[in-house]
Amino acid sequence: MPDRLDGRRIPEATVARLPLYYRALNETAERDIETVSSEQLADLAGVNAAKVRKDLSYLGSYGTRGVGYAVEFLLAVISRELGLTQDWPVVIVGIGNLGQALANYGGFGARGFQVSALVDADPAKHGEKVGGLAVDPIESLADLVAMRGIRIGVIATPAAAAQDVTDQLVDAGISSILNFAPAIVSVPEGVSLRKVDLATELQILSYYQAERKSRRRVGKFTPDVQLQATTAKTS
Amino acid sequence: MPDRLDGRRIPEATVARLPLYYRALNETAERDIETVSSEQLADLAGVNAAKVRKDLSYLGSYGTRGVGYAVEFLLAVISRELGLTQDWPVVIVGIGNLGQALANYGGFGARGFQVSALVDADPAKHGEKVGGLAVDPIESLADLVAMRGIRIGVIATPAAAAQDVTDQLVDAGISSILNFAPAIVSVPEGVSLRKVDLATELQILSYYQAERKSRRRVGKFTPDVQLQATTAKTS
DNA sequence: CCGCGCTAGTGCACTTGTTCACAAAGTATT
DNA sequence: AATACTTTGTGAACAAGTGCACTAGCGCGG
Repeated sequence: MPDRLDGRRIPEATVARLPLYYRALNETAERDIETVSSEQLADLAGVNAAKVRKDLSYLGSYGTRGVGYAVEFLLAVISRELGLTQDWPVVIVGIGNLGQALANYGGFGARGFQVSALVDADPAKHGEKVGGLAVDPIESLADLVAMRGIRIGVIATPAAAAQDVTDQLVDAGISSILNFAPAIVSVPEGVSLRKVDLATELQILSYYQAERKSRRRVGKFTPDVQLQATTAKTS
Repeated sequence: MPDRLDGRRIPEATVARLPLYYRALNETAERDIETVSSEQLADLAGVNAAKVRKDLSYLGSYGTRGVGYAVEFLLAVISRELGLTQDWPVVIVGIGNLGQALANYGGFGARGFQVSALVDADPAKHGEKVGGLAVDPIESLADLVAMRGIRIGVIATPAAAAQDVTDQLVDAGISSILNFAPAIVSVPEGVSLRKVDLATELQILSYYQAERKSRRRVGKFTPDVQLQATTAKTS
């Protein structure tokens, strides 16, 4: 008779931090350390101790008061929770600069993921080997996904192609997508989507950078005359 | 007599969405569309209309009821807010796979940023040209940053080097850092830090992917014997 | 000039996330 | 066995973010 059968819906914010703990714990394990306190873990993960404890408490009561958490045990718990006990095959779509870098990126396979297919729309690239794997035409996406049991797709195409590629991935049966293209794509219910966007990140940094220096507000903003002019209706 | 002189602290969540609006507006402007409603903008940016309106209201009252927002005008407001009216020179540290991809990445300069320096610790890479720019030794970081007025640093090194590089960037006078290395780095007060982490993103996807299939809770977790065994240190 | 239709702006209730602070529960020590 | 010390787990206060639903304001057609 388990307590709280599955009344454990882990908050999104917590899920997003589990990988941090996972990594921190791995590093700790490599140093042959047996137990960590929430405070140590917090330091390693760059958060605060209360948050660590609350986050971990969603997974269950796996700590020992007065001692801390058993590193290996907690690793097992978290990797189970994150679904890292299995290896996830991944397809990368768009083998340009970024796609190639991702395909060659070591840390990819290192943590339970494995680049299992590369596809690109450009026929010139087909057959080319990148990171030991041949580039296939995008038309074969569905077959590759089905045959290799791929569930996760990474989009590294130009922005213009992103939505189209997304649709193809979804049609092919992919249900988790990581989008590197600087474009908003939409997916049907039941498909997870996360995005990584360089330009966005830089612009956010730019905001705070600009804020630090002269951000003197003097009431309403009146745009440059130049820009004001453009506002005039053209039709 | 301006109302709310600078009582406008823009919420973080809003700042993070401004780049989305900015991009959506740019696309809209390219199609020679003069005005957008919050609803249209919401669709383009992948959020909901109420959020758009609330977000934009932090910038001021720049919409027209019954009509919408003037695209060019709003673009000017947002780009001012994001500090995109100037060009930000950027240094990339670590010219491996990812660093090279970033250096060659077009969309970089496209939106107000400009790769102005590349540095790497490996002497073999020094002098090599990547994306039309020579790779310099990391020792010259401070000089480059000072001479080229660089404020933003991008870390594309292996995890092990990340903290060290971060410290050097900070010492060199950088106050905004975008970290691609899979490591937690800490920065002093007054320095902005954002991170982009492939492994983390994939693991989050993995969680939800695993959740969709068999996530049957049956009480407390007892780790696999195998894993339990692995607990023995590998040295 | 009036009224209709449309859309921005916003107060408010609600949800989610964070942090504090303390009781509970363990270890270590004498 | 009792006391001191450490550290988890969590209730509760607080903060941030979201979304509804309504009001205010603008443009346009008659």
